[in-house]
Formats: sequence, structure tokens, C-alpha cells
Amino acid sequence: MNDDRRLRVLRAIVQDYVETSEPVGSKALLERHQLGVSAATVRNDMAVLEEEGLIAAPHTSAGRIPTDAGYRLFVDRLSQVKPMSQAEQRAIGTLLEGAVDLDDVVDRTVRLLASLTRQVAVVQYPSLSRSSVRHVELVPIGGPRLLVVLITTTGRVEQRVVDVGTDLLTDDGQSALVTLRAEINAATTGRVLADASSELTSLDERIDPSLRPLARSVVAALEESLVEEREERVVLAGTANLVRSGGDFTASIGPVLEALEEHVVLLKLMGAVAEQGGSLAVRIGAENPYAGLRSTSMVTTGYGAGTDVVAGLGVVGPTRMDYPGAMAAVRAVATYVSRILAD
Amino acid sequence: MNDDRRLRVLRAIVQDYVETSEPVGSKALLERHQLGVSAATVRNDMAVLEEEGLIAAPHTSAGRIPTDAGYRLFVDRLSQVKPMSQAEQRAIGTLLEGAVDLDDVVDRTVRLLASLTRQVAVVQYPSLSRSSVRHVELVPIGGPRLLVVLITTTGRVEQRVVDVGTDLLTDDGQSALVTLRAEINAATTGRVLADASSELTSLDERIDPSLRPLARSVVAALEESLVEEREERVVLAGTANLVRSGGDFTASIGPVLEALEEHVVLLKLMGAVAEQGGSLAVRIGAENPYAGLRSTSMVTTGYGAGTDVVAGLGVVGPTRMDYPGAMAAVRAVATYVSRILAD
DNA sequence: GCTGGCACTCTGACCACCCGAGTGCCAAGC
DNA sequence: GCTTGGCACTCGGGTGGTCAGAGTGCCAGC
Repeated sequence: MNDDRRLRVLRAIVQDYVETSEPVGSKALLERHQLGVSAATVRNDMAVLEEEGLIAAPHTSAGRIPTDAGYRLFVDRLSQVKPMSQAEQRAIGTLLEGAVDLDDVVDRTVRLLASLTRQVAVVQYPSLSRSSVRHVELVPIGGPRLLVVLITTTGRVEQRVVDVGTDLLTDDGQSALVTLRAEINAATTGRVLADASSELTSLDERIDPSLRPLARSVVAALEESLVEEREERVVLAGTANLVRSGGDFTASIGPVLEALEEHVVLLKLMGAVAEQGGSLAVRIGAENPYAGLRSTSMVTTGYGAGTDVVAGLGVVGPTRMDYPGAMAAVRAVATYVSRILAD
Repeated sequence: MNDDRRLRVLRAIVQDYVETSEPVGSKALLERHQLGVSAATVRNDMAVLEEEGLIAAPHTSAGRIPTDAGYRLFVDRLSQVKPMSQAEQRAIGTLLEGAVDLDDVVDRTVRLLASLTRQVAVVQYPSLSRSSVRHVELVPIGGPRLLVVLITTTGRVEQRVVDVGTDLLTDDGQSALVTLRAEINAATTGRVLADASSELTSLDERIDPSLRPLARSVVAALEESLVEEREERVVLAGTANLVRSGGDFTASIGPVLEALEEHVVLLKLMGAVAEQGGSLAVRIGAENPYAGLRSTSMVTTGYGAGTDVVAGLGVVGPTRMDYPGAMAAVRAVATYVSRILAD
């Protein structure tokens, strides 16, 4: 009973504080929520909550604000992700379906997420290493030069030009190419890039010895494309929301902006999420391993073509953030993007 | 004589204000510059400069700060672009030469520019419409499906898949492709994209009638790639510098961030510069047509492969900005990037 | 275990004050 | 005719005091 009400008080405090961005006192709470008890009782509850480290008072005679632990409890047990309205769902769908290519999908997604949540949105480009091979193409482009094209399930296209040493425009060259192309596609199509890479190394033994020199240069080029780390990219939008976000940390906005420019950091955070199976992850304040983001929270999730998680997306904002709203938006957007990438 | 000294005073004011970001008074000026006259004289000069609208006093008993017009005069007549040191030049060169592809070049460039100037750096992706065709490749990828690849002189690769209606893996199909590929490359290689596009439309008449259906689908796909507007992209770095930039407009940082997110706006501004021949352009404060950027200045220039201007780059910062330094950095970086893209 | 009441505390707003930086102007000097 | 030293004036910003309000903790009673 008692315990239960205390949690209701905590929830009310979080909600009010998120809305007003001012410390909330016992009286204000009573006015805005039907708690059915008096201010004094609420005060007692608050005292207990403070002892438990869930809320804190900036100074003696101000209201309370939730601590990181308070938000954590709120997110874990006191809130449910509020579903997006039909209209919002449709809006998301139609906006994203208008995209013409991968760049455009990512661009639209990040802007959409920023405007839905009024926070900073972060979208990771579909990661090469977690996507799989759709097709490999070998294109002779004059003399001994060959264009090796790798197309992934996420729509990304990587290409390399290699010099294979022998003229490819002869009949022999052509037929060698046809064989090799078939072999390579048989070995790699549909596989995750890492697997494809290991398949390729064993290809050498299975193939006709006369083709080996050619095969080796092509495989080398492909491996390069496959292990490519640098292609891990993220895109941001809505950084302006940081300053407008309620004067929360207007002062300390600098470090946050700096942290956001460190794409590597963001990638790490996204990556960690994607690993853990793609469900919604919330990182609150100091839970964040990176100093610059200690005063912020992140809501992230994985997305990908169909059910494979190939990248992450999410939002970054002040710890005083509308968690249910952000979680709903992040989840909804991820679902739609995944659906679109599946094509 | 008189006039001359007055300009020296203006220059001193600009320099001091840029450095200290505090209104500069007559006494402070004397301490830091050898003007050879007394404070009273400087005061008289200041009064005149104020009448001419080149400087202004925030309030009665504070020093003066330059107006937009004052900065303009400073940039036009009182400053020379200070050359970068040998060491800096080398650093720029080696950093940029390490880039592995176009994305990487742009990424490194924008970060470099941000850290050199400690401002927000903006780099436009080499614009498709102003670059030219390096090579067109046609790749059959099974059945009637054909991958059309367009490679530009700036290293950008665009591709489209088209369904041409007939099977291409037959002997007839192959030889048709070879012919068409040769024709298309002959017509387009080396041409600016717009020209290439018009060449293609006339190709239809010259080609063997039996190839026309095939040619038409390929040309249609190419045209799509060629006119592509959406590919106009910009990349930003150093937004954190905005807040750290001396508390200048810490309050009004929001609108600026918003304006910077409007990539279209930035593109317009860059575009305008590129048009006018690629020389260094400086836009000061209210000279800027976009409301959000009224309190900022931009230093921009064009760059491109060799001498062709294909895109713009520059920095955005407070009007109180180190113009000579920014101009030097922008120019130097543009030169190096152009050189690298020329390969 | 809840409630009303009361004394206490702290912040933030408001105000008055003063100091110092900086100005404008003037009369004298080169 | 420009330059200079001098002087009165102005105004912003910092300091310190006061006050009201919001909020708390605690206690005694139901």
C-alpha cells in the first residue's frame, strides 16, 4: 500500500519535472495529480524517496528532482511506452516510403526522429559488417582492369578497381570471368559479410588451378571491401533541440556538442545496443560511459533489413526527457525503417 | 593623414575586439598599439568612426565594437590574408593525402577546417551537376536486368538497375552491350554532366535501329543519375565551437544551429559563391540573406578537381571572427582539396 | 499510518549604492 | 587646424540588505 503510493509519487514527480523543468514540491504535486492524500503525507513519502536516492533537492527549500536512479526506476517499472497514434504511424510510413535510396532513407529517418522527439536524433548507417551479400559483380573495364562490385542487402554498393595482370577482353578471359563470378556468388550470396569473407579464403582450393591468379586478386579486393571499418558512419539531426530543451544544461551544452561530434563514441554506443539483440535500450545520465554525455540520456535500438540487426538509431537528450514518448518514437521509426530496408 | 590614422584606429579596434571579445576603449587601445597619439585624439577619431557607422557603443560608457560595416571595411581594405606557416601547410597536406575515398576526403576536410579555424566548418560534397563524366559502365546482372554505373571525375559513383526487357546473357545481348557501352562512353566521357545529358538525347539517332530499345532504357537511367538534384549534400563539423566562441551569442545559438541544419540554405550560400568564380567570399552579419545567420559571418570559397569549381567549402562563425585567419585557412584547405581531387 | 499546523530555511527578486571605465567636450598649445 | 590634457558626466555591474514565497521537517492528534 504504502510502497505502492510512494512509487506513484515518484512517477508523478518525474512526469511533472519533465513537463515543467522545475523542481516539484509537495503542494504542486497535489494540484496536478489525484493522489488522495495530504501534502504532509506526500512530504513523508518524498523524504523516504530521497533517502533511497531516487530523488534529490537542489537546495533545502526547493522541490525535488529525480536522480538518475529515479529515472531508471521510472523507465523500468513505472512507465509504459505510449503507442503512437494512427496518424503519426501513417505519417512516418509515408514520409519514409518517399525515399529514393539509402542515403535518402537515412537522411529522412534522422530528421523524422528529431522532429518527433524534439531531441537530437542519431542514425547509424547500416553497418557493412553486419549486413550480408546480395550480389557480387565483376566488370572488365578495359585491358587487365576489372571493376569488382559488392552489393549488400542494405543497398550499399562498394566497388574496387583491380589490375589482374592479364587481358580480360579475350575469349578466355571472358569465360574465366563468367566461371569466377558464378563461383564467388555461390560462395557468398546471402551470407553475412564476415562469413562471406571466410568462405572466400577457402574458395582458392576448390577452383580450377588455371583461374587461381585471377581469383586471388579479385578475392583480395573483395576482402578489402568486406572488412572495411571506415564505412561505419552516423548522421545527426536536431542539435538545435539541445539548446531549446528547457534551459536544462544550456551552460554545459558545449561538451555535449563535442561528444556528439565524436562519431566514434556514438558508434560504440549504438554498437553495444545492436549487439544485445536490438531491443530498446535506455542509458540514463551517469550510466553513460562517456564523460561528455554524463548529463544526457540516450534511447536507442537496433534496426535492419527484416529481422537482422545491422545498425542502431536513437535519440540523445537531457536526462529530464520524455522517456515514454522517446521510446515510442524510436521503436516506431526503427520498425518502419527496417521494413523499408527489407525491400 | 587624418583619415589614414582613423583607419588604423578601426583596424586596432577590430583586432582587439576579436581577441578579447570586449568593447574596446580609447585607453586600452593606446596600451596595445603604437598609435603615437593621445587618448583624446583616439576618442575624437572614434566619434567620427561612430558617425560613419563603422563602430558602435553598446551603451554610453563602454568601449566601442565594430559594426558589420566596420568589419566589411576591415576585410576589404585593412587586412591581408596571413599565409599559413610551412608547418601548417605540410600538416594539411599530409592529413588530406591519407584519405582513402571521396567520403573520407570530405570528412577529413571538414574536420580539419573546423580545428584550424575553431569555427563551424561546412563542406559541400562535390556537386554532380558541375563535375564531369569519367566513365560509364553497363553490367548485366542476370536475365534482363542491367546495372548502369556512372563514375564522375570527382570520384562519385552513381548506379541504377534497369530492366531492359530482353535477355542480355545471350551472344546477341552481349555484343549489343559492348557496342552501346562504347557509344555511350564516346558521347559522354569528359563532358560536364549537363552536356553529357544533352549528348545522350542525340545518341538515339546515330545508333543502329536494332539497339534503340535497349539504348533508350539505359539512357533514361543515366539521365536520372545525371540530373539528380538530391545528391547536393553538405557536411558540418565543429558546431561545438559555436558555444565556446567567446560567449558572443551564447543566447542566440539556437537559431544558428537551426539554420545550420537547413542544409538547403547552406547549399544556396555555397552555390552562390561557387558561381562567382571560386574566389574567396566573405559574408558579414546582416549581409547574410538568411535570418538565422544574421549574427554570423561566413567565409567561403569554391573548390574542385583542378581548376573546375565543383563545390564550396567554408566556415561559419560570429561576426567577431578572425577574418584573416579564417580566410587563410579556407583558401589553403580549398587548394589542397582541389589538388587531391584532381587525381 | 495519515493529517493539519507550525517553525524554520533557503532562494530569488528587488532595491540602493558605489566604483570604475569610458565618454564628450572644452580650452589651451604646437 | 589638429592635438592634447583636463574635467564633468554617464552608465553598467558588482555588493550587500531586505523581503516574500515556496518548500521543508517535525510533532502532536486522530
